[in-house]
Amino acid sequence: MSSRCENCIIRQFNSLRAMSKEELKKVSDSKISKTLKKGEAIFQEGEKLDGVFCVRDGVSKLSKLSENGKNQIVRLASKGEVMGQRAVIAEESTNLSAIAVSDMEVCFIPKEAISNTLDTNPNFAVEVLRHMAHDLREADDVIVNMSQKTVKQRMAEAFLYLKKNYGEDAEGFLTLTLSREDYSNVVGTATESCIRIISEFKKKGLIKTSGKKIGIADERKLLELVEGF
Amino acid sequence: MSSRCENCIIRQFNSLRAMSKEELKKVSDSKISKTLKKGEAIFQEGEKLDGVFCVRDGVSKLSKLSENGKNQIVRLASKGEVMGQRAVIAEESTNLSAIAVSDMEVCFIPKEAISNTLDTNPNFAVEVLRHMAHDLREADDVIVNMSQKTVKQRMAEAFLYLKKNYGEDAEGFLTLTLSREDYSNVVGTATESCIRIISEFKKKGLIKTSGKKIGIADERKLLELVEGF
DNA sequence: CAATAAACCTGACAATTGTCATATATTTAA
DNA sequence: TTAAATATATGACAATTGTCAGGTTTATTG
Repeated sequence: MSSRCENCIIRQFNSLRAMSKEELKKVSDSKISKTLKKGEAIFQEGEKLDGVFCVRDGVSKLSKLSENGKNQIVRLASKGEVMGQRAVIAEESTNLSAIAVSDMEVCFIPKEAISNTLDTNPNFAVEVLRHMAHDLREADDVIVNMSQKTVKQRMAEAFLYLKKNYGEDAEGFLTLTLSREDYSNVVGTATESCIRIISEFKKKGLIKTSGKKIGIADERKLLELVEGF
Repeated sequence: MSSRCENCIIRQFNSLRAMSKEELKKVSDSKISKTLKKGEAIFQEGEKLDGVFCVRDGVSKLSKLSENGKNQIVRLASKGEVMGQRAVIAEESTNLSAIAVSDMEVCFIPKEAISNTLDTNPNFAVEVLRHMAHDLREADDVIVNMSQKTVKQRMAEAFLYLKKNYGEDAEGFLTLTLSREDYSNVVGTATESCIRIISEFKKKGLIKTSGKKIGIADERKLLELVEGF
């Protein structure tokens, strides 16, 4: 029980901020903090979740396996985001797997603490609703991107997205390092195609690489590529 | 003001059923019924919506235009479904356009009637949340399909989906008739590719056509195709 | 540190899908 | 009813993307 939710800064970023002090206390008393190493699973597609996971640190990929054995990363979750909400609210088993792409710290919050508050505190419910509405919009955008943009455009978009959301280090490399396979699972392509495009972008001076690390070298041109020039 | 919401059967299918009698009365007093002809727009991408639209009859496509001029149909909405919820809740302009694909009857419900209830009736909020959670799951599934299935598989899936959700007429043709272009916008492909696949499916005895109408001839084989055989 | 495993990379080729051109059928409206 | 507009259809070809096969590099572990 590392710390109290009441004092957790992370809370500012998610719907927990709409909870009353008493509600928050309950959450705090029932939560379980967990540490995960890169590669470890938080939950697997098809599992019934007894609660949600609040990300305190690190990044997780939310992905889905398809019949043919391919994996699609549907979104990434980081600091402040709550995973498993959808399944808990819909009272279904989860449709996605959550796997750490960097070392992580998460808090498990039993569903009772959530659903009781949902039923009694409209502010909280509305706040959760807003977040879900946001996720839905993003999902719609992904659908459109998937069907209408080329693999190259989606790769370019992925790099820009990672820079925008996770930033870059002192040498200009993306803070969040994904494997080539993860990239291919984000943009929905074969790993070889993904690698080829990385090589091409590098050759054209759009990005730079250093081992697994990737940095954005020419943001302007990447943007133009996404827009279709 | 054709009829009272209290007596509307449609309500059973959506979150309005969680409203109290008084709340429902308010909705009923402020709602506006509209009739739309096939092809007419209910709202356009980017508009600010002053309320939501409850579908009483007919079907609407919710789609998004991309920079290159292509249109992606993200989902279809029919009897009982509420359109525009996401935008009203997130207090954003809508990310999708809604266009009638058959003659329609819809009720416009001003957002005040909705948001007041959201803020005070947790049951209603939770009910809306459940619906949104459902939509989000479906959106996730579409993302995976888009990135991992071939155009043929997605076409096959579209036919099965239409049969399952809208049924077929006495001669075995799908009740909901979409243009070839609509089909191509659903599966995310070029209209020509879509037409070619329809021809191929027909030749192979998977479907039958009569003008614009399409009927499922061999459901088993279509299913196998979707699963990847 | 060497051995092994895993990740990354590239070439060659095949399959899928998109584009353009053009023809035919169907619907709509004058 | 006929003319115009729109939707459907097909061929030829190009571009994109996937697959398989083989490398090299990088990371992991005994």
